[in-house]
Amino acid sequence: MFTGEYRHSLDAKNRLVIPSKLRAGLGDAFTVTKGLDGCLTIYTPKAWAKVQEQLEKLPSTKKSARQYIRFMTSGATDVSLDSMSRIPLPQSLLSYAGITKNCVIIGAGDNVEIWDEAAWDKYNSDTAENFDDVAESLTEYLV
Amino acid sequence: MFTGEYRHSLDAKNRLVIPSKLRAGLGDAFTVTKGLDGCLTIYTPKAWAKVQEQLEKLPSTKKSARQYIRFMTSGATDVSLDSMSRIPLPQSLLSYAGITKNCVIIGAGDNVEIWDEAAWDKYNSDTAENFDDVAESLTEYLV
DNA sequence: AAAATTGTGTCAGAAAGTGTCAGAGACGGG
DNA sequence: CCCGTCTCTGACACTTTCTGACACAATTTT
Repeated sequence: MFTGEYRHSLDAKNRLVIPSKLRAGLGDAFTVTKGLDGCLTIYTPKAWAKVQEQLEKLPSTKKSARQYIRFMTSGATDVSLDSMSRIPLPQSLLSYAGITKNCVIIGAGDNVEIWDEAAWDKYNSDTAENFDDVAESLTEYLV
Repeated sequence: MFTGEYRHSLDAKNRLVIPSKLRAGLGDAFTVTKGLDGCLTIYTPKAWAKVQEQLEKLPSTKKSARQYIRFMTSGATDVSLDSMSRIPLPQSLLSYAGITKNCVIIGAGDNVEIWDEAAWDKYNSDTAENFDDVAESLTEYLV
């Protein structure tokens, strides 16, 4: 399980160092895609296979299903760590997430997410503000 | 059951000594997360596994579920005691709890909490002032 | 074909993290 | 009440990790 919050920055060539504490779980090759809520999501090969499996089950006759499939797959990029434990991030993904320089990399359970620093701080404080409501709405799942 | 209140301080490298009286109960590896009311909560491996199980059940297509997962996992850090019975605390958790140097570690029943000293003193005196009311509001549960 | 751009690799210094030591203070036993 | 032990703190040294900078090859543009 991936945990923690790490603040790193892009270098001049749009490369991002993967935090050392996440490397063991991620391995040295994985897939980055557009994620929900304006972040980027890193999937391990295993987790990505699972996503693909799910996508195949969706009825492509349904409009929202096609949108979902295109969203998930069009942004997907296979990357691997270089000798300095960095990954290159394509411009399309950076624009999507609004990342220019400062990022936050967070462990999010079974995957890892990359956020623009400002976006994460905002998201986080929004969550903190109405955490009661958030928890409340999940009552049925949390027993 | 964890009890007591212990006043310790961070060293220059953001490490905190775990009070000797709590060590037996905590073991030498556990998980620290953001807790409620601005404190940090320490989970034993067993207790954390339970949380993890809950998180896995949440539907990640639901917005509030994602917020909850991100809050819990991004704030979680696995730590283990070093040879001096200290744990390192990451900056993100310290900022969340407003801890700069002086902390209070309290036994809170089945878990342990870490507070900024000033925050704890304030919380404590606020509670003391209207403890009658607090107790009153819990009548139905306390038999 | 030369110049500019992009992608990739390597290096060195700075910063953060980790480990160890010694001393001050608190605590308990005699 | 004194002494020895344990616990906590501050300091130092070492290692790992991250950042910024430079160098080179491949591709594109002029």
